[in-house]
Amino acid sequence: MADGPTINTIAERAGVSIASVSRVLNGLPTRQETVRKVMAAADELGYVRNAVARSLKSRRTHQVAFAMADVGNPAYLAMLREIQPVLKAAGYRLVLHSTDAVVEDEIAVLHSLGERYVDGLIMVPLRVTDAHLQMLAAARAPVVIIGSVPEGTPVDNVRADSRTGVRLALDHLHALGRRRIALVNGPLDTVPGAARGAAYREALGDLGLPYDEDLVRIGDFYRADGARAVAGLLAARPDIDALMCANDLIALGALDVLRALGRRVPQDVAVVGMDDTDLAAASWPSLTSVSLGSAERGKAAAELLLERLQGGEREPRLVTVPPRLAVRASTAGPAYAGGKYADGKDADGQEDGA
Amino acid sequence: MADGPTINTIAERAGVSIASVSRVLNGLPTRQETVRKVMAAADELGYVRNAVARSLKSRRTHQVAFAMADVGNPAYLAMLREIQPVLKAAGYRLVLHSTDAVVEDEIAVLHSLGERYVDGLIMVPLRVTDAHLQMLAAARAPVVIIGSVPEGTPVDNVRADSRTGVRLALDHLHALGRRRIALVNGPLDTVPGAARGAAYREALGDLGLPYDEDLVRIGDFYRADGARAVAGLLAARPDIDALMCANDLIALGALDVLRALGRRVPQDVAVVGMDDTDLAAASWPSLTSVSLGSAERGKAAAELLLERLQGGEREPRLVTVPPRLAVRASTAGPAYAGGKYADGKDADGQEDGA
DNA sequence: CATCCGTCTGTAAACGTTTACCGCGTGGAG
DNA sequence: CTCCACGCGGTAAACGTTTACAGACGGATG
Repeated sequence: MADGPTINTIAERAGVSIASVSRVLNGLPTRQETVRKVMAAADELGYVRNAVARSLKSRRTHQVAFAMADVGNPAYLAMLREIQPVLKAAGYRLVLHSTDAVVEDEIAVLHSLGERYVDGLIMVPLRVTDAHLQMLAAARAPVVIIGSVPEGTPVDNVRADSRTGVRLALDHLHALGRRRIALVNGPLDTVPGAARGAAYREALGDLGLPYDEDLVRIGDFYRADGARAVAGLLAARPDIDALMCANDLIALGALDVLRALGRRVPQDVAVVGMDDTDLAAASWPSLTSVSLGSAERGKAAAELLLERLQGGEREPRLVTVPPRLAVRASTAGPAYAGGKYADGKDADGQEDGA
Repeated sequence: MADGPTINTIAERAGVSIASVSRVLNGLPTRQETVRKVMAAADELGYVRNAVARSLKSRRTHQVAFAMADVGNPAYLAMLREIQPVLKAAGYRLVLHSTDAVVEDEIAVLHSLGERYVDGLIMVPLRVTDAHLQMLAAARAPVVIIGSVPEGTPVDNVRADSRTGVRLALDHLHALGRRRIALVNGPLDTVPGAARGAAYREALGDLGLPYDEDLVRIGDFYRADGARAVAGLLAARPDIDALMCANDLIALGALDVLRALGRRVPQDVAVVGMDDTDLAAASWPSLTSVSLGSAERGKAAAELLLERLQGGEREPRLVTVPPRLAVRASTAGPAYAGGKYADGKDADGQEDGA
């Protein structure tokens, strides 16, 4: 790992100046003979351009950061999956930041923009605090926020619309003839929990159905919580005929309990999840789920950022991604709707010892 | 976004030289008075150190790259989940490369090490070609390969052991009294496919069971392929009492078909998957699966790389991660074994518009 | 009072590029 | 034959740090 060749080494060997070497390597107009000599020297030496020096001079790193709470979370993953190819195609590298759901870490990421190791940032904040807004206003590089940001904040913004999402689900259930639709929600002090609770109430109203507090249960956003909540719900109100769950894990918990109690899905109780993760298609019965368009939001965010990186100044933009209902067996019968991992490789795909 | 302050700005304002500023910022011994002045100036100016310039001089970027075929693949994701925190704790940023299963892209990543935008690389190659070995021998930064690399290659190496994994599964099935155990494999020209096929045959031998070609089916590594293969298998050999599937998706396909045919799982047919992805716990019945330790491999790789980055030269090391059998309902009865996403947040967890 | 030592700080070079500027040589026009 | 224009290529500065080196200063020591 001795020191590699630099343009100086090449210049010496080719008998030209470093300026010429640089020009040749950058494809600037140069005499054929010089080009030949430089190229030959570069090849022989196995020269590779030093990206750091280049970045220092050009003030561009060709790197973009993506910051979210948790790499393991399917929703973020779906975004990442779309963001990555868009950036790659444009010649940008992706730097991943996982903030582990710590707000200070988010602020730290925003702060680190000043270090100029990236040209831009896509961030999915947990919550947008005053500290966020302050840092965003002073940001030293373009930022795209996936989530909601107050009007006037000088960043591009990509939003989901869970209100419409909940409405899609309830309309669907209503159309199937369900009238006693319960909500299994997550904590109300989270942004998604609050939004979904409100949307549920509103959509019921629009459908002419009464809002009944007994039909709403709050737990955490996990499978066991869903199971617990639904068990309680069914004990109290055995007559419910549909469950709207605030995410897919809760819905899986619901399926567990329904199965244990011998309630048929969807005949006796229809179940709808939310987020449309891979788990929804994998479960049995496969789970009808509201997609909030994580993938689309990721893609939109990446495109907005690129635009700003390449195009320069423009007004901050707001993009809202519409939700979509993925109808599967848990509401609409027993048909298997197909997998989702289908992208051409072993779900393992690594080399393998021994 | 005007040009931010540099150490020159600070030096001027504090009335000292840039050398002093640098020393203060790096915590080198300095007179209290100077420290005070510099700190004050830095604070007032909102100074943030330029990471690029720093890297150029120090020849360290504090970035590490992780390259694999596909961000969406659960196995790679499991690695990423472990790699990220290890690097973060050590002060390294993570640059993500997805090669989309194109070998040329892998070579390109190896080549780009010469650009020195990262201090090291963790790579999961699809296949190790001569080109790989050549680039690895000439690599300008430490590399850890997850997969198998010929002895003598000057890189650290982390391996799975699917042979033992298959054996664990077959032992388990055998102990449960199963004797007609079929294999639903992926293509034999893939590394995992070949390894698993051979391991199956060997393990059968050791158990004193005959190897029967009729009991082996080859398809692709997806759910639909699994379903197709198992349908054929059951038509030809209705007497089989266990299915060893080469990954979880295939196993899900198997479950689909068994359910459709009215075969009970596990009473009539026991099913084992491989990779132990989140889908295994989510399916119904939950799926017994062989974990090849993706998470552990990721962690080990990250630790090996850090060691080399911080410690310096040493002999290349080989770490083999033992497989583990996650026993669930598809072989051992109907109990629900609990979810896997349990890490404290909504499986969605984003802000939300409207 | 001269000397020495130690602490602190400033000057300048270096990391590897890109690029503004200038000078040289050639060829064509007058 | 002279002059000019123009195409190339070289010199040097710049990007923002870190750091080797040496100088300045103050206090202690002989």
